Amino acid sequence: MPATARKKPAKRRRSPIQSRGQATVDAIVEAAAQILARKGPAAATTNAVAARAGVSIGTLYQYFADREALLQEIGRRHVAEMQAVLAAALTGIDGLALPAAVDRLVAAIVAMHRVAPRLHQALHQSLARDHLDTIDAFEVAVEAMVSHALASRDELDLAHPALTATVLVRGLGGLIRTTLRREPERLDDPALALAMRAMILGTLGESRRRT
Amino acid sequence: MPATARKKPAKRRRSPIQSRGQATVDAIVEAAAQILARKGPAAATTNAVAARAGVSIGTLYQYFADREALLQEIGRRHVAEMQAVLAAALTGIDGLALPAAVDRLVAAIVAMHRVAPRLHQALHQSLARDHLDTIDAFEVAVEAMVSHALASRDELDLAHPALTATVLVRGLGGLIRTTLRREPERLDDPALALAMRAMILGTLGESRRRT
DNA sequence: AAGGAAGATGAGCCTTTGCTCAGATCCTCG
DNA sequence: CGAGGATCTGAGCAAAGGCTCATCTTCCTT
Repeated sequence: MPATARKKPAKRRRSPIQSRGQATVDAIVEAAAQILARKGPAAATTNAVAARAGVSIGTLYQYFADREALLQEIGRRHVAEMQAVLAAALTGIDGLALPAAVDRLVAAIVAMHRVAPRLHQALHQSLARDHLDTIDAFEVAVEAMVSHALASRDELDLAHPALTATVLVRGLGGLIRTTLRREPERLDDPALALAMRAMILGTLGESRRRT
Repeated sequence: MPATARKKPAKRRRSPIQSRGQATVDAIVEAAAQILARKGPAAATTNAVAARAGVSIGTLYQYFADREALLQEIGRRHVAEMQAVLAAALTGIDGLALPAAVDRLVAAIVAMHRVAPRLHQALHQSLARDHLDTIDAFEVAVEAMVSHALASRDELDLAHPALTATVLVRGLGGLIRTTLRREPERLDDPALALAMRAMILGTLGESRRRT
């Protein structure tokens, strides 16, 4: 053992201290995200990522304990971005009347899923079961947010706001994800937006306390 | 080269002729499906599958050109089973009044997704992009079926039956898949069934020709 | 019952890929 | 300027997994 006793690097990750290091980390994460989105999880080998990022594999492993850790970091950043987009698309929605608010909601959810659909899908495919938590947590948060928004509108008079929120968020999410995978261009179709609007309004109407 | 000139085995798959061979193929497919469902795509190595099926790897490769071909076969069988379950759960639905028909539809879609959810998910993860066609085709067929069913009910007076069918099928599918992954036990919750019912009825109501 | 086709075997080749390590290079700061 | 930490390098190890092939066994046919 050397004189300078290293503390056991339980996670052998070094946090970048100089700005150069930070740039390297960013380059690695970005390269990985690109490969993941364009060629899928299988193509995102550590060597390929390092090559694309323009660094050596050794450097990659200086900052990430293993491949999984890298994927997790990508997941974290991706969720943060989705969150930001969603929040931006929803600002001021409380002040709007119901129809306008619904339109805004539709646009927001679509925008959120548009952030990086291929990457989103690739992450779902490649993250080990135990590490989907980051993404799951975000989805739960979205449901909670919508639930709260629904509950605060007395006009809706919902019997079970949380349940309705769950149905709407998961339903719309699935609809958008499926469409994005099979007919991506269709997401621009105004008719689809109208149909989603109808689904939301209809569901809300049918979920009132006294039908 | 031997005297008996082999025709080039472009796809080196041998179709079983004796019943023994058929049994072997079934054992292999079943073993693979089990591993896929229980431990995920990564664990479904060809060697592991052969071991679980109780045959040697050589035998596996006698019937399947490569790993992908095996996965495709599993996909084919799985889709066939879902189709059968769905058809069974929908028999006689045309004769029912709307509310009852909707309940039946909800039950049918849930039943269909229950067939082998883990396997379903694993297939989506492991099938190469080019080979999701089998699954996609089935989903398209389901949408067409529902679309037709909706259009044939004059009482609904839908403006765009196909569009409404798409929204409903993809929406419900996403809802069920998400729930199955995150809170599987909740699929038995009657409240959720009611919420789905509300979503369907509401969406139908809001999608009429003249609102 | 004999020949040949169908079926089965499994050691091991070969490629891929995650990851390590011994050192080279770059920065910062006294 | 020079020491020492931060950063980077890349050949290559070891494990894993897809797949082949030479050979053996079982079954059908006549």
